[in-house]
Parts: sequence; C-alpha cells; structure tokens
Amino acid sequence: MSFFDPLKKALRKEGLRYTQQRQAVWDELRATDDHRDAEEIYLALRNSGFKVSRATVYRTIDVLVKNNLVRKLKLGDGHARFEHKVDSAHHDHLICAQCGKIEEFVDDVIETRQNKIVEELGSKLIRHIHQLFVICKECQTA
Amino acid sequence: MSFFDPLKKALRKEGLRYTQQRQAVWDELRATDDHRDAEEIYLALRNSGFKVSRATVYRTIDVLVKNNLVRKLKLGDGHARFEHKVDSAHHDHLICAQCGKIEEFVDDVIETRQNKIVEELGSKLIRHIHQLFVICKECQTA
DNA sequence: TATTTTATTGAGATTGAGTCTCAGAAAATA
DNA sequence: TATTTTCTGAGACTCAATCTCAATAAAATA
Repeated sequence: MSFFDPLKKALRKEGLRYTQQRQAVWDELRATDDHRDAEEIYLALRNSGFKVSRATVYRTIDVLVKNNLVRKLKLGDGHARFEHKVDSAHHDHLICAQCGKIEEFVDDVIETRQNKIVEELGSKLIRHIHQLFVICKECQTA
Repeated sequence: MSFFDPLKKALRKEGLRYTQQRQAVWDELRATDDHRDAEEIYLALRNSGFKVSRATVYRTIDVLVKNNLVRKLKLGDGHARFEHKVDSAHHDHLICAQCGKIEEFVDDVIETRQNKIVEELGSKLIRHIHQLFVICKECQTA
C-alpha cells in the first residue's frame, strides 16, 4: 500500500489504474508459495467471496509477469503455473512426475556453463528453462 | 523395411498394425532435421500428394514419441515441435527469441551436476528440459 | 482366395487454456 | 457534478490437440 508497493509501482509504470481486482489477484498470488494455475487463483478468490472474472485474473497476471513480480512456469501439462517473486532469488525447478511435487534448485556451476555456451556462439542469453522431471524419494518407496 | 525397421519394431511392441499412413508420417519426420510441428508434417504429406488426416498424424507421432523414435519439444509457443532421433544423441536446445532458429547443445558438466542435484534429494531422474532463449549473433548485428 | 474379425482412418465435433469483444461500471479529470 | 478514459465481466472466440464413430483397410481364419 506504500509508495513502494510493487503492484502500484508496476501499474504506474504501465500507465494502468490501481483497482480492487488487481490488488486482490496480487494478494492471492502472495498468499502461498505454491505453483498454482490461473484457475486455482480464480477459484481461491471466488471462494473467499471476492467477485472477479477469469479474464481479469489472466490480464492481471500478465501485467505482474511482465513486471517481474510473478514468474510463469510451463511444466508441459497444458496450463501455466505462477509463483510470486517476493523475497525469491532465481531458481529452476525439479518436478516429481508422479505426485507433482515441485522443488526448487540453483546451481552456480550450471549457470556458469550456460553462460559460456551462449557466449561461445556469440549469442545473448535472455532467459532459460531448466526442469528436472523425477520420481521423488517418497514416490519411490511408496 | 527390414526386420529391424524401427517403426515396425515399435508397432509390433505396441500391438499396432503397420499401415501406409504410419509409414508416411515416419518417413516425413526423417525427411529433414528440422523441428517442425504437427501441422507442418501434415501439410508436407498433403502437398506431396499423400492423403492423411491430422488425427492420424497426431496419433502416429504419439506412438513414435512413446517409443523413443521422435523427440517432442515444447518451446512455449503453444504448439509442440518434433525431431526424429535417428543417429541423434541426447542434446538440449538453444532458441533465438527473435528469428526462431534452433541450435543444439550438450554439456557434460551440466549433465553431471544435474544428476548430482537429483541424487542428493534421493530422487530418480526421468527426463529433463533445458532450453536457452537467446538473441543469436545474426539477430544482434541485424 | 474368400470370408470374418479387428484395428485404423478421416471428417468433423469437442475440449480446454487462454484471449478477445463490447456494453456497463469505476476511476480520473475538468 | 459532468465528462473522459480505463477497467471489468459474461460469454464468444481461437487454436492446438483429442475424441467420436461410421467407413475402410489390415490381419486372421476358413
């Protein structure tokens, strides 16, 4: 709500208005550290009694992603998932193919090699996707 | 066409029949080393005079992917791309975000670190996706 | 080979995530 | 308050991919 509120800052930058709906979507995204899809965010808001449309949820998330407040994850199951980036450094994901659990990982060696590969080709790295699909410890013993 | 023909082998394994359509889709996939989507494969077949439906193209590709003859790539643009795996070792992809050009890379150090990360969590690696989105050399100077 | 059985095919319907439209609502501005 | 501009929501629409089911082709059998 402060002057440094990242939502308001992003909206100002984009020349967009501050609205109840946009605040609500942003609040809902920060409510958990899960990786939820747009429908889950939409339903969470509806179930909490807040009236909002799917269109607005999608539109708001787009703005948040564009302004680096939210990360969009495509894990190949046909619907994008989102995680807020508050207090969250860069990381990649490790997904259990059986139970769907998502863990995060970072590896400096990998990051360095990645940069080297790109550099040697004379290219400029924009972003990367690194996803490890596994059977997690629990699913193996179960 | 031989006894070791990988298509026939895969079909046998799956308990499926050998048909002209399945042969044609497999032939078309091997015709280039590009990363084409289902529609491009479909159109290439139609343009060469072969009558086949989209449904059959999709269904056949599924069998080929399942049997490790074709690799399915999701690059985030909403339609999967495919590449045959004949004489092709494991590799990951580097995609120019501007011109769409796709290059391949492998890095043993990255592969090793990947395995280590998974191992330390007690998980078992099934598959991975590693995509580097870049601006390629040509697009930078252009 | 002819016949029967079973799987495959194709045209088009359907699905589902995501986007678009546009009239009414809400916010900014005068 | 009046006027202008942006935002919202309901539902239509898009598009890749999947499904349906009658017709067809392949395999099995006689």
